[in-house]
Amino acid sequence: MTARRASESTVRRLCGYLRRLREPPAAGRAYVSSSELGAACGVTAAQVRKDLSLFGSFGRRGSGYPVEELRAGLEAILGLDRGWRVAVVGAGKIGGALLGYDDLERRGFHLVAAFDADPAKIGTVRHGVRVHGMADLETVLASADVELVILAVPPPAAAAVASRLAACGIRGILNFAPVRLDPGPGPDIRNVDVALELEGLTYAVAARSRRDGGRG
Amino acid sequence: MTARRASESTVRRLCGYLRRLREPPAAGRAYVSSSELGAACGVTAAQVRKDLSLFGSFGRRGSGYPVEELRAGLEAILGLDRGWRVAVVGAGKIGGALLGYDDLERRGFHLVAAFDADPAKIGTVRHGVRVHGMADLETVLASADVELVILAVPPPAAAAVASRLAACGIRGILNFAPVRLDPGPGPDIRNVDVALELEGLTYAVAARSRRDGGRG
DNA sequence: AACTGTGAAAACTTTCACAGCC
DNA sequence: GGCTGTGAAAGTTTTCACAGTT
Repeated sequence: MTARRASESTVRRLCGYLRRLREPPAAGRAYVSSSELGAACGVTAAQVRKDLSLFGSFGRRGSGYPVEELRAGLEAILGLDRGWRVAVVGAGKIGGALLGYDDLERRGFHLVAAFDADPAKIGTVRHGVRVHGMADLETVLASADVELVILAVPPPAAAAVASRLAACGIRGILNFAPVRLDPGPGPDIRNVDVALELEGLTYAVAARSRRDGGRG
Repeated sequence: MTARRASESTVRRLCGYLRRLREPPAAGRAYVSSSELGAACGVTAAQVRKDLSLFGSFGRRGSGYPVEELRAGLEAILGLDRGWRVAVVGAGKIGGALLGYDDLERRGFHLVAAFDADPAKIGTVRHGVRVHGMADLETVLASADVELVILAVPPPAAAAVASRLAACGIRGILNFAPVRLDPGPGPDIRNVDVALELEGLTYAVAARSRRDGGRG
């Protein structure tokens, strides 16, 4: 595999292409063109070709990209040719909701353990996943062979938990706490901040109102 | 206000600056420098100055940016100098969790109504918010003066609900369904896809393993 | 004829470096 | 001396346009 480094936006788009290839109407067809795939993802055909060409030549001139082959190629590039074992740390509102969120399982992310500081939750089972105490974090993560963690603890606790996760070799953290984490060179980190996304919307709405004059 | 158009990444950073200005240690101090603010947000000082200069001159040469003034300026730019009335459509796992998620209220987003298709949920009250049936969507949104919607319905229903929201004048939609929405020129749309974020992590992890040779 | 792969051009974003001000 | 505001430079991403392949 010709693995060059792809920018974050390229990776996002690759994930989008893969999703379209996995479901109808692309799935089941033999070939798909860059313009079809682009239209389905809201991206130009040239962008699709450039993105894919970063990793090699997947297409056939004249016919397009063979769907199955491209799907398999993207899965290998993105590391999605296998399942991933995931733990949820912090089984409150958001963490608890994700435990029962089918879409994760469907897309290859197996939730195998949960953790919470609240004694009332420890030992309970939520959607088939056992909730452990924070004291058992390192041992359970190791014995369950967890690679990725969804971090959904309260903001003040996030940094400390993140460094414990870094110390025990977790490869990636998806952080829902609205704080900036930086536990060094170990795990990759991505942040999801719902309020921040809403703020992006309010900017757009406010800017539009200003443009339209007064209150649109 | 000198309202030029800012790119999406600029807006994200502006939201980050504002968050730092609202909480200690910046809050309470008289001035903050671009390098301090940048360090707190993981951004260079030059980037901070460029971002802010897009909207005017907030700083004082020699001393930095007056915290209160800059905070007020950013709030006006981002449309965060007032509260926003938000509804949650789809009170399942994710939608239900967001109803009880304090961070939204704390950052000025007032959850004033919820909607669900499940008759068992209609009429119930979750975290102080009444759940309405989908039939009442337009009337309740209008009477509750809702401007933004968090859309958390199952993927097959998302597109249809989004066009109803567009038709009744909703200004912004935060979509949690893993599908691409395009309800035309009405509302601004942003997407949050938890599995997609995890996929971004698996790419980074897989790429690192490849670089390190075999399995890191 | 249809469509990819890719250099070159254009557009955009970030960093640099320094004049200007407090 | 310290720090902003900003043009110019460097770097990055996207689009264009077309040669090359089936």
